[in-house]
Amino acid sequence: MYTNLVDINKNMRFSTKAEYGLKAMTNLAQCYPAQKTIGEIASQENISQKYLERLMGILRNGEVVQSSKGKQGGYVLSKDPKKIPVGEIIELLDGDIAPMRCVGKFCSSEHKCPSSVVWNKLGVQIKKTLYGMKLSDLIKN
Amino acid sequence: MYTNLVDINKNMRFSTKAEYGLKAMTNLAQCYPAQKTIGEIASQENISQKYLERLMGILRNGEVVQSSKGKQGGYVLSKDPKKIPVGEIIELLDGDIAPMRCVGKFCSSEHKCPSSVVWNKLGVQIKKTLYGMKLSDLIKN
DNA sequence: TATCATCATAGTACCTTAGTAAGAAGGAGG
DNA sequence: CCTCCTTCTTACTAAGGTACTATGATGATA
Repeated sequence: MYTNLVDINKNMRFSTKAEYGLKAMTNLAQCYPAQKTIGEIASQENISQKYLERLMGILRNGEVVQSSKGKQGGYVLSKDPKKIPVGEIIELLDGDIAPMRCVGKFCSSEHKCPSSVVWNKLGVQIKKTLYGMKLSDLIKN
Repeated sequence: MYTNLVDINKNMRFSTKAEYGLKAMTNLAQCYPAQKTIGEIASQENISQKYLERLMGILRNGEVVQSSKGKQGGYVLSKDPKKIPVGEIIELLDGDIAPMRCVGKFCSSEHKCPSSVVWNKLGVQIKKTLYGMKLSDLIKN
């Protein structure tokens, strides 16, 4: 009864973009400041190379990695892993973190619905958690 | 450049199920312990009545509301709003809160990927926040 | 100029969301 | 008993997003 509506939930999850991107970034962090090709990262992290190419493009636009083309090309982190917050990577790939749209006539700035309190409080908590963690916190050694 | 992949983000959001359900629950909390019909709630909160019927069914199965059929029928909260955590309502409607699937060979229990630290830490934070808020915290007076 | 890497667009199958449509089930009042 | 009025349930649908694949352009190095 009604279970089909809830059985497989995909809400309040990050996409594989965030997952793959974070894996690629931690992989690069482990060899920082050396560079690596997408092919190497993809096979080590078991990610589709073609898909990862697109994700790395986003991260490059976001200036957390730098690329060089051609033979001997590849990717490097553009900063020390200690200075790259996990939240920055995730927001680049998954967009702004906001747990509810909260638009429309019952959630405008004039008339706040009671539940908007929940979404605002939660949004702050999530960002605090994700920006408090740095890439360097995710690698061993 | 790649922007179409990120422009409109729907990840890390709750669905309208959670939004509507929470609105309906706060609406019921405001008249607790009196009852109300779905029709009243739907028009006051500007939600499709037919859709809300389904959502209320889920909440009834989750035993946060009680219903009575027939003429003079309607819905009541099954507990005092002080005793109903916001997280319970949201998990009933949106399913278990877990920010990443983390399955597959790189995220099994034997071989934890570095980024699983992020998802676990975040999941704990989100639950703590949502279960710390009660329905009674969302209503004025 | 051949090779090897990044960079970019287009297209696809599958799935979820957010509903609508149609009606069955059941209690209250006449 | 009958008819309202409510809840309850299943089935269906359009729109849109995810997670890719396919195909190739661009550009640096040897």
